[in-house]
Amino acid sequence: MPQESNNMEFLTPVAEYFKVLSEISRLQIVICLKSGTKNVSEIGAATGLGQANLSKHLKLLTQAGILARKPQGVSVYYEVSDPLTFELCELVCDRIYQRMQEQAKQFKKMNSFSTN
Amino acid sequence: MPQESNNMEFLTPVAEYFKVLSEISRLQIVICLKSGTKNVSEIGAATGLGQANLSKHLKLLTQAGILARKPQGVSVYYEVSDPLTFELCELVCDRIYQRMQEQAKQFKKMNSFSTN
DNA sequence: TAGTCAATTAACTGTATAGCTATATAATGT
DNA sequence: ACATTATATAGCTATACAGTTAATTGACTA
Repeated sequence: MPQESNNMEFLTPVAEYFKVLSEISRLQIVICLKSGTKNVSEIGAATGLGQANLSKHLKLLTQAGILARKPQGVSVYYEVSDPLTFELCELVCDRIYQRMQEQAKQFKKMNSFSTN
Repeated sequence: MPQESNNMEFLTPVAEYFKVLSEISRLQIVICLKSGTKNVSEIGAATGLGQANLSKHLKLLTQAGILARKPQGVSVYYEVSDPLTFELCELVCDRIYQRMQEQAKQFKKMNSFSTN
């Protein structure tokens, strides 16, 4: 058993929040809900995720407060209830793009085969 | 073997970035570097993390572009190279705090023992 | 060059979890 | 009540990885 970790338990919910956003499948779900509310079948069709697996991810996202669950008759609709999610993703995407550009520039500079 | 996932490979770096921030130990490291550059021993003392474990986390954080590694003589100094990290953590913390307050309010409203 | 201290890496174990199949629950129609 | 369709859950396997101990590398010094 690991023992580590001290008086830092206030970090737990923060880490958990990031963890929910750290899976491609869940990011896919969030993205496919950007255009609006969808039920589980629609999300499944849009993402290609298996039914049971999808259900688990939806539960996690809902528990994290990222999605809202709205049963409606026989089906269940989900929507992104936390705009912060998009904001976070955008910030990270921008940063990644920025880094890739820097790397490209660096590569060009280092490239001995370049004709410049 | 799972097969899932489609044309969504552009999400991989985003998920990876969030994953790096999804561990308490790594958040601890980031926080303890908020006050400035520290070497590995100092970070170890501040966080209580084991030496080898710490080293692995530092490597991950550096590879993610969150920390910068500065060897200096016999020891190696690290610093947060990406201010976005703090920004993300603050956003998430604020949101969590907000939710906890809402829950508390909700609890008070539901509480039959309340004297109000 | 041998010795020492700092940091990294290798190898291992235990735990968490993504995705799977099969089953159960829930809402609606016959 | 029974069948049907939509979600959710249980149970399983394989993989990823945090934390551990032990060995290794690297920089400096006597």
